[in-house]
Amino acid sequence: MQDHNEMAREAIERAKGNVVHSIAETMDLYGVTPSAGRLYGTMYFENAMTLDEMKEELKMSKPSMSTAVRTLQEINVVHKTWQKGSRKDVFVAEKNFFKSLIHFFCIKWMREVRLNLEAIEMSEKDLQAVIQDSKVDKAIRAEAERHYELIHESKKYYYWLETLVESFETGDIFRYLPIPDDDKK
Amino acid sequence: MQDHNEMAREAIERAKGNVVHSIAETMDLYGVTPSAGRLYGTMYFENAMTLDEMKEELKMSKPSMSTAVRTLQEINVVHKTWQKGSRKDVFVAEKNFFKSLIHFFCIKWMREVRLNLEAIEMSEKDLQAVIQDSKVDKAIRAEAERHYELIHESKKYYYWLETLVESFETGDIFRYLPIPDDDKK
DNA sequence: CAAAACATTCAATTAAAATTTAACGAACTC
DNA sequence: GAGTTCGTTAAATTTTAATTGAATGTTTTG
Repeated sequence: MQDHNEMAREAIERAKGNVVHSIAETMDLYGVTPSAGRLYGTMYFENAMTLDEMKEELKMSKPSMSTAVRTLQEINVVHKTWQKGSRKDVFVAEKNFFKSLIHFFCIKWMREVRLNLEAIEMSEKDLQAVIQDSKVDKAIRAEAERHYELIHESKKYYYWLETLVESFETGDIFRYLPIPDDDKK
Repeated sequence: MQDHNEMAREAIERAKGNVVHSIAETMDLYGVTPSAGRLYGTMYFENAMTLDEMKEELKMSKPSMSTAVRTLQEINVVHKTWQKGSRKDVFVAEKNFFKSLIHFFCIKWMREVRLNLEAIEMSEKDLQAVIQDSKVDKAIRAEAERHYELIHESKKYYYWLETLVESFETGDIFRYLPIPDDDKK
Protein backbone atom coordinates (compact mmCIF):
# COMPACT_ATOMS: atom_id res chain seq x y z
CA MET A 1 0.00 0.00 0.00
CA GLN A 2 1.73 3.10 -1.25
CA ASP A 3 -0.72 5.22 0.65
CA HIS A 4 0.13 3.76 4.02
CA ASN A 5 3.80 4.41 3.59
CA GLU A 6 3.14 7.95 2.54
CA MET A 7 0.94 8.63 5.53
CA ALA A 8 3.42 6.95 7.83
CA ARG A 9 6.21 9.17 6.56
CA GLU A 10 4.07 12.21 7.16
CA ALA A 11 3.19 11.05 10.64
CA ILE A 12 6.86 10.58 11.43
CA GLU A 13 7.68 14.01 10.10
CA ARG A 14 4.92 15.55 12.15
CA ALA A 15 6.07 13.75 15.27
CA LYS A 16 9.64 14.83 14.72
CA GLY A 17 8.58 18.39 13.93
CA ASN A 18 6.70 18.76 17.19
CA VAL A 19 9.60 17.63 19.27
CA VAL A 20 12.12 19.68 17.32
CA HIS A 21 9.98 22.72 17.84
CA SER A 22 9.69 22.28 21.57
CA ILE A 23 13.39 21.53 21.93
CA ALA A 24 14.16 24.71 20.03
CA GLU A 25 11.84 26.68 22.25
CA THR A 26 13.51 25.26 25.31
CA MET A 27 16.95 26.17 24.07
CA ASP A 28 15.73 29.61 23.18
CA LEU A 29 15.04 30.10 26.88
CA TYR A 30 18.70 29.54 27.47
CA GLY A 31 19.89 32.05 24.93
CA VAL A 32 20.38 29.72 22.01
CA THR A 33 19.11 31.21 18.78
CA PRO A 34 16.04 29.58 17.25
CA SER A 35 17.91 28.25 14.23
CA ALA A 36 20.61 26.68 16.36
CA GLY A 37 17.85 25.22 18.50
CA ARG A 38 16.09 23.75 15.49
CA LEU A 39 19.35 22.39 14.27
CA TYR A 40 20.01 20.62 17.52
CA GLY A 41 16.49 19.25 17.53
CA THR A 42 16.98 17.92 14.04
CA MET A 43 20.33 16.39 14.84
CA TYR A 44 18.83 14.79 17.89
CA PHE A 45 16.97 12.42 15.58
CA GLU A 46 19.90 11.74 13.29
CA ASN A 47 22.98 9.71 13.95
CA ALA A 48 25.40 12.05 12.26
CA MET A 49 25.14 14.96 9.88
CA THR A 50 27.38 16.91 7.56
CA LEU A 51 27.00 20.61 6.98
CA ASP A 52 25.46 19.92 3.59
CA GLU A 53 22.88 17.63 5.07
CA MET A 54 22.01 20.25 7.66
CA LYS A 55 21.65 22.95 5.09
CA GLU A 56 19.48 20.65 3.02
CA GLU A 57 17.32 19.63 5.97
CA LEU A 58 16.81 23.13 7.37
CA LYS A 59 16.84 24.92 4.01
CA MET A 60 19.44 27.36 5.15
CA SER A 61 22.82 28.50 3.95
CA LYS A 62 26.02 26.70 4.72
CA PRO A 63 27.59 29.53 6.69
CA SER A 64 24.51 29.59 8.90
CA MET A 65 24.90 25.92 9.58
CA SER A 66 28.57 26.39 10.22
CA THR A 67 28.00 29.06 12.86
CA ALA A 68 25.00 27.30 14.38
CA VAL A 69 26.85 24.05 14.74
CA ARG A 70 29.77 25.87 16.29
CA THR A 71 27.65 27.45 18.99
CA LEU A 72 26.16 24.02 19.64
CA GLN A 73 29.64 22.63 20.04
CA GLU A 74 30.53 25.45 22.39
CA ILE A 75 27.73 24.54 24.71
CA ASN A 76 28.68 20.89 24.39
CA VAL A 77 25.50 19.51 22.92
CA VAL A 78 27.11 18.61 19.59
CA HIS A 79 30.44 17.01 18.82
CA LYS A 80 32.54 16.69 15.73
CA THR A 81 33.61 13.26 14.57
CA TRP A 82 35.09 11.65 11.48
CA GLN A 83 33.62 9.24 9.08
CA LYS A 84 35.97 7.15 7.03
CA GLY A 85 35.64 7.64 3.32
CA SER A 86 34.28 11.14 3.65
CA ARG A 87 36.23 14.37 3.65
CA LYS A 88 33.34 16.25 5.18
CA ASP A 89 33.11 17.09 8.83
CA VAL A 90 30.51 15.03 10.53
CA PHE A 91 28.64 16.19 13.61
CA VAL A 92 26.66 14.22 16.08
CA ALA A 93 24.25 15.50 18.69
CA GLU A 94 24.68 14.59 22.30
CA LYS A 95 21.64 12.40 22.79
CA ASN A 96 21.51 13.06 26.47
CA PHE A 97 20.15 16.49 25.83
CA PHE A 98 19.19 16.96 29.39
CA LYS A 99 22.51 16.29 31.01
CA SER A 100 24.08 18.53 28.42
CA LEU A 101 21.75 21.33 29.32
CA ILE A 102 22.54 20.93 32.97
CA HIS A 103 26.21 21.11 32.19
CA PHE A 104 25.62 24.18 30.07
CA PHE A 105 23.81 25.72 32.97
CA CYS A 106 26.56 24.99 35.38
CA ILE A 107 28.97 26.84 33.16
CA LYS A 108 26.68 29.85 33.00
CA TRP A 109 26.04 29.76 36.72
CA MET A 110 29.68 29.56 37.61
CA ARG A 111 30.38 32.47 35.35
CA GLU A 112 27.62 34.38 37.02
CA VAL A 113 28.96 33.60 40.47
CA ARG A 114 32.47 34.67 39.61
CA LEU A 115 31.31 37.81 37.88
CA ASN A 116 29.06 38.95 40.67
CA LEU A 117 31.36 38.05 43.49
CA GLU A 118 34.15 39.96 41.85
CA ALA A 119 31.97 43.01 41.42
CA ILE A 120 30.72 42.74 44.97
CA GLU A 121 34.14 42.41 46.49
CA MET A 122 35.48 45.32 44.52
CA SER A 123 32.54 47.41 45.62
CA GLU A 124 32.88 46.37 49.21
CA LYS A 125 36.36 47.79 49.25
CA ASP A 126 35.20 51.07 47.79
CA LEU A 127 32.42 51.32 50.31
CA GLN A 128 34.62 50.38 53.24
CA ALA A 129 36.94 53.23 52.37
CA VAL A 130 34.04 55.65 52.51
CA ILE A 131 32.71 54.21 55.74
CA GLN A 132 36.06 54.49 57.47
CA ASP A 133 36.78 58.01 56.31
CA SER A 134 35.68 60.14 59.24
CA LYS A 135 36.03 63.29 57.18
CA VAL A 136 33.02 62.28 55.12
CA ASP A 137 29.59 63.48 56.15
CA LYS A 138 27.59 61.16 58.31
CA ALA A 139 24.72 60.93 55.83
CA ILE A 140 26.99 59.80 53.06
CA ARG A 141 28.73 57.31 55.29
CA ALA A 142 25.35 55.96 56.27
CA GLU A 143 24.45 55.44 52.65
CA ALA A 144 27.68 53.61 52.04
CA GLU A 145 26.93 51.40 54.99
CA ARG A 146 23.47 50.66 53.76
CA HIS A 147 24.80 49.60 50.39
CA TYR A 148 27.53 47.59 51.99
CA GLU A 149 25.09 45.59 54.06
CA LEU A 150 22.98 44.91 51.03
CA ILE A 151 25.68 43.53 48.81
CA HIS A 152 27.50 41.78 51.59
CA GLU A 153 24.34 39.91 52.44
CA SER A 154 23.92 38.77 48.86
CA LYS A 155 27.28 37.03 48.82
CA LYS A 156 26.09 34.00 50.67
CA TYR A 157 23.57 33.26 47.98
CA TYR A 158 26.31 33.18 45.42
CA TYR A 159 28.25 30.83 47.61
CA TRP A 160 25.19 28.67 47.82
CA LEU A 161 24.85 28.64 44.07
CA GLU A 162 28.45 27.53 43.90
CA THR A 163 27.70 24.50 46.02
CA LEU A 164 24.63 23.73 43.93
CA VAL A 165 26.69 23.76 40.77
CA GLU A 166 29.23 21.49 42.39
CA SER A 167 26.55 19.07 43.37
CA PHE A 168 25.31 19.03 39.78
CA GLU A 169 28.72 18.51 38.33
CA THR A 170 29.76 15.73 40.66
CA GLY A 171 26.37 14.14 40.29
CA ASP A 172 25.79 14.33 44.03
CA ILE A 173 22.46 15.99 43.38
CA PHE A 174 21.23 12.66 42.03
CA ARG A 175 21.82 11.07 45.39
CA TYR A 176 19.35 13.52 46.84
CA LEU A 177 17.00 13.51 43.87
CA PRO A 178 17.52 10.27 42.00
CA ILE A 179 16.64 9.94 38.35
CA PRO A 180 13.58 7.66 38.21
CA ASP A 181 15.35 4.75 36.56
CA ASP A 182 18.75 5.50 35.15
CA ASP A 183 19.74 4.01 31.82
CA LYS A 184 21.78 0.82 31.73
CA LYS A 185 25.18 2.14 30.66
CA MET B 1 36.20 68.90 53.61
CA GLN B 2 34.15 69.32 50.47
CA ASP B 3 36.63 67.21 48.59
CA HIS B 4 36.19 64.16 50.75
CA ASN B 5 32.45 64.20 50.30
CA GLU B 6 32.82 64.54 46.57
CA MET B 7 35.19 61.63 46.36
CA ALA B 8 33.02 59.57 48.65
CA ARG B 9 30.03 60.14 46.44
CA GLU B 10 32.01 59.10 43.44
CA ALA B 11 33.24 55.99 45.19
CA ILE B 12 29.69 55.07 46.10
CA GLU B 13 28.54 55.60 42.55
CA ARG B 14 31.37 53.47 41.25
CA ALA B 15 30.59 50.72 43.71
CA LYS B 16 26.94 50.77 42.82
CA GLY B 17 27.71 50.90 39.11
CA ASN B 18 29.82 47.78 39.26
CA VAL B 19 27.19 45.77 41.02
CA VAL B 20 24.39 47.08 38.82
CA HIS B 21 26.39 46.09 35.79
CA SER B 22 27.01 42.57 36.94
CA ILE B 23 23.41 42.10 38.03
CA ALA B 24 22.29 43.25 34.60
CA GLU B 25 24.67 40.84 32.97
CA THR B 26 23.34 38.01 35.08
CA MET B 27 19.77 38.80 34.20
CA ASP B 28 20.71 39.06 30.58
CA LEU B 29 21.67 35.40 30.78
CA TYR B 30 18.11 34.65 31.72
CA GLY B 31 16.56 36.53 28.87
CA VAL B 32 15.98 39.84 30.61
CA THR B 33 16.91 42.77 28.41
CA PRO B 34 19.93 44.80 29.48
CA SER B 35 17.91 47.89 30.30
CA ALA B 36 15.48 45.97 32.45
CA GLY B 37 18.48 44.37 34.12
CA ARG B 38 20.07 47.73 34.80
CA LEU B 39 16.79 48.99 36.12
CA TYR B 40 16.51 46.13 38.54
CA GLY B 41 20.09 46.65 39.63
CA THR B 42 19.38 50.31 40.24
CA MET B 43 16.21 49.61 42.14
CA TYR B 44 18.04 47.07 44.21
CA PHE B 45 19.84 49.94 45.92
CA GLU B 46 16.77 52.11 46.31
CA ASN B 47 13.85 51.68 48.67
CA ALA B 48 11.17 52.67 46.20
CA MET B 49 11.06 54.41 42.88
CA THR B 50 8.54 56.11 40.66
CA LEU B 51 8.66 55.92 36.89
CA ASP B 52 9.95 59.47 36.79
CA GLU B 53 12.77 58.69 39.15
CA MET B 54 13.72 55.69 37.06
CA LYS B 55 13.71 57.67 33.88
CA GLU B 56 15.83 60.31 35.55
CA GLU B 57 18.27 57.80 36.98
CA LEU B 58 18.72 55.75 33.81
CA LYS B 59 18.33 58.66 31.41
CA MET B 60 15.72 56.86 29.43
CA SER B 61 12.19 57.54 28.28
CA LYS B 62 9.17 56.95 30.44
CA PRO B 63 7.59 54.30 28.20
CA SER B 64 10.84 52.37 28.34
CA MET B 65 10.71 52.43 32.10
CA SER B 66 7.09 51.45 32.01
CA THR B 67 7.71 48.36 29.91
CA ALA B 68 10.92 47.45 31.71
CA VAL B 69 9.29 47.65 35.10
CA ARG B 70 6.42 45.55 33.85
CA THR B 71 8.67 42.74 32.71
CA LEU B 72 10.38 42.92 36.08
CA GLN B 73 7.02 42.58 37.77
CA GLU B 74 6.18 39.62 35.56
CA ILE B 75 9.22 37.75 36.73
CA ASN B 76 8.44 38.75 40.29
CA VAL B 77 11.56 40.70 41.12
CA VAL B 78 9.73 44.02 41.42
CA HIS B 79 6.44 44.87 43.06
CA LYS B 80 4.09 47.80 42.89
CA THR B 81 3.13 49.55 46.07
CA TRP B 82 1.48 52.78 47.09
CA GLN B 83 2.84 55.74 48.85
CA LYS B 84 0.41 57.97 50.65
CA GLY B 85 0.35 61.50 49.41
CA SER B 86 1.57 60.58 45.96
CA ARG B 87 -0.52 59.77 42.96
CA LYS B 88 2.39 58.14 41.24
CA ASP B 89 2.91 54.42 41.13
CA VAL B 90 5.76 53.36 43.31
CA PHE B 91 7.82 50.27 42.67
CA VAL B 92 10.12 48.39 44.94
CA ALA B 93 12.68 45.76 44.07
CA GLU B 94 12.60 42.40 45.72
CA LYS B 95 15.79 42.59 47.73
CA ASN B 96 16.22 38.87 47.83
CA PHE B 97 17.33 38.86 44.25
CA PHE B 98 18.53 35.36 44.46
CA LYS B 99 15.40 33.71 45.69
CA SER B 100 13.48 35.68 43.11
CA LEU B 101 15.71 34.38 40.37
CA ILE B 102 15.25 30.84 41.55
CA HIS B 103 11.51 31.34 41.50
CA PHE B 104 11.76 32.81 38.03
CA PHE B 105 13.69 29.76 36.98
CA CYS B 106 11.17 27.41 38.38
CA ILE B 107 8.48 29.06 36.31
CA LYS B 108 10.55 28.74 33.16
CA TRP B 109 11.50 25.19 33.93
CA MET B 110 7.95 24.13 34.60
CA ARG B 111 6.88 25.70 31.37
CA GLU B 112 9.64 23.84 29.60
CA VAL B 113 8.62 20.55 31.16
CA ARG B 114 4.99 20.95 30.24
CA LEU B 115 5.81 22.06 26.72
CA ASN B 116 8.18 19.24 26.00
CA LEU B 117 6.16 16.52 27.64
CA GLU B 118 3.12 17.58 25.68
CA ALA B 119 5.06 17.50 22.43
CA ILE B 120 6.58 14.15 23.32
CA GLU B 121 3.31 12.53 24.22
CA MET B 122 1.63 13.77 21.10
CA SER B 123 4.51 12.44 19.04
CA GLU B 124 4.53 9.14 20.82
CA LYS B 125 0.94 8.60 19.71
CA ASP B 126 1.77 9.41 16.11
CA LEU B 127 4.71 7.06 16.16
CA GLN B 128 2.80 4.25 17.85
CA ALA B 129 0.24 4.39 15.09
CA VAL B 130 2.95 3.91 12.51
CA ILE B 131 4.61 1.13 14.46
CA GLN B 132 1.39 -0.82 14.80
CA ASP B 133 0.35 -0.45 11.19
CA SER B 134 1.54 -3.70 9.60
CA LYS B 135 0.82 -2.34 6.15
CA VAL B 136 3.73 0.07 6.47
CA ASP B 137 7.14 -0.99 5.22
CA LYS B 138 9.45 -2.51 7.77
CA ALA B 139 12.12 0.13 7.27
CA ILE B 140 9.73 2.95 8.00
CA ARG B 141 8.34 1.17 11.03
CA ALA B 142 11.86 0.70 12.26
CA GLU B 143 12.52 4.40 11.95
CA ALA B 144 9.39 5.20 13.90
CA GLU B 145 10.52 2.79 16.58
CA ARG B 146 13.93 4.36 16.76
CA HIS B 147 12.42 7.80 17.23
CA TYR B 148 9.96 6.48 19.74
CA GLU B 149 12.69 5.01 21.89
CA LEU B 150 14.59 8.25 21.77
CA ILE B 151 11.84 10.55 22.91
CA HIS B 152 10.38 8.08 25.33
CA GLU B 153 13.72 7.83 27.03
CA SER B 154 13.94 11.59 27.41
CA LYS B 155 10.71 11.78 29.36
CA LYS B 156 12.27 10.69 32.60
CA TYR B 157 14.58 13.63 32.58
CA TYR B 158 11.66 15.98 32.37
CA TYR B 159 10.07 14.17 35.28
CA TRP B 160 13.27 14.63 37.17
CA LEU B 161 13.30 18.33 36.42
CA GLU B 162 9.79 18.48 37.77
CA THR B 163 10.91 17.08 41.09
CA LEU B 164 13.83 19.47 41.17
CA VAL B 165 11.53 22.43 40.68
CA GLU B 166 9.29 21.13 43.42
CA SER B 167 12.19 20.85 45.78
CA PHE B 168 13.15 24.44 44.99
CA GLU B 169 9.66 25.74 45.48
CA THR B 170 8.99 23.99 48.73
CA GLY B 171 12.45 24.88 49.94
CA ASP B 172 13.31 21.23 50.46
CA ILE B 173 16.46 21.74 48.47
CA PHE B 174 17.79 23.81 51.35
CA ARG B 175 17.57 20.81 53.60
CA TYR B 176 19.98 19.05 51.33
CA LEU B 177 22.08 22.10 50.56
CA PRO B 178 21.63 24.59 53.39
CA ILE B 179 22.24 28.26 52.92
CA PRO B 180 25.43 29.05 54.87
CA ASP B 181 23.73 31.17 57.54
CA ASP B 182 20.20 32.20 56.76
CA ASP B 183 19.07 35.69 57.68
CA LYS B 184 17.25 36.22 60.94
CA LYS B 185 13.70 36.87 59.72
C1' DC C 1 51.04 20.75 -9.15
C1' DA C 2 46.49 21.83 -10.91
C1' DA C 3 41.78 21.16 -9.90
C1' DA C 4 38.15 20.08 -6.72
C1' DA C 5 35.91 19.86 -2.36
C1' DC C 6 35.54 21.71 1.98
C1' DA C 7 34.78 24.93 5.89
C1' DT C 8 35.15 29.43 7.23
C1' DT C 9 35.58 34.54 7.11
C1' DC C 10 33.93 38.95 5.51
C1' DA C 11 30.91 42.48 3.78
C1' DA C 12 26.38 43.41 2.70
C1' DT C 13 21.58 42.49 3.45
C1' DT C 14 17.66 41.38 5.85
C1' DA C 15 15.01 40.62 9.80
C1' DA C 16 14.05 41.39 14.65
C1' DA C 17 14.34 44.06 19.13
C1' DA C 18 14.68 47.91 21.72
C1' DT C 19 13.78 52.73 22.21
C1' DT C 20 11.57 56.98 21.54
C1' DT C 21 8.24 60.60 20.31
C1' DA C 22 3.58 61.49 19.98
C1' DA C 23 -1.05 60.55 21.07
C1' DC C 24 -4.44 58.61 24.07
C1' DG C 25 -7.30 57.70 28.05
C1' DA C 26 -8.10 57.32 32.86
C1' DA C 27 -8.01 59.44 37.40
C1' DC C 28 -7.52 63.28 40.11
C1' DT C 29 -7.84 68.53 41.40
C1' DC C 30 -9.80 72.77 41.63
C1' DG D 1 -16.57 69.81 34.16
C1' DA D 2 -12.11 72.02 32.36
C1' DG D 3 -7.44 71.39 33.06
C1' DT D 4 -3.61 68.46 34.95
C1' DT D 5 -1.06 64.59 35.99
C1' DC D 6 -0.08 59.98 35.16
C1' DG D 7 0.67 55.58 32.84
C1' DT D 8 0.21 53.15 28.82
C1' DT D 9 -0.44 52.17 23.84
C1' DA D 10 0.86 52.87 18.95
C1' DA D 11 3.69 54.14 15.15
C1' DA D 12 8.14 55.35 13.69
C1' DT D 13 12.96 55.13 14.36
C1' DT D 14 17.16 53.43 15.67
C1' DT D 15 20.04 49.70 17.13
C1' DT D 16 21.36 45.19 17.24
C1' DA D 17 21.39 40.48 15.73
C1' DA D 18 20.87 36.86 12.23
C1' DT D 19 21.45 35.44 7.54
C1' DT D 20 23.37 35.19 3.11
C1' DG D 21 26.44 35.29 -1.22
C1' DA D 22 30.94 35.97 -2.53
C1' DA D 23 35.59 35.33 -1.53
C1' DT D 24 39.46 33.03 0.95
C1' DG D 25 42.36 29.57 2.54
C1' DT D 26 43.24 24.77 3.34
C1' DT D 27 43.27 19.99 2.45
C1' DT D 28 42.71 16.29 -0.69
C1' DT D 29 42.81 13.97 -5.11
C1' DG D 30 44.11 12.72 -9.58
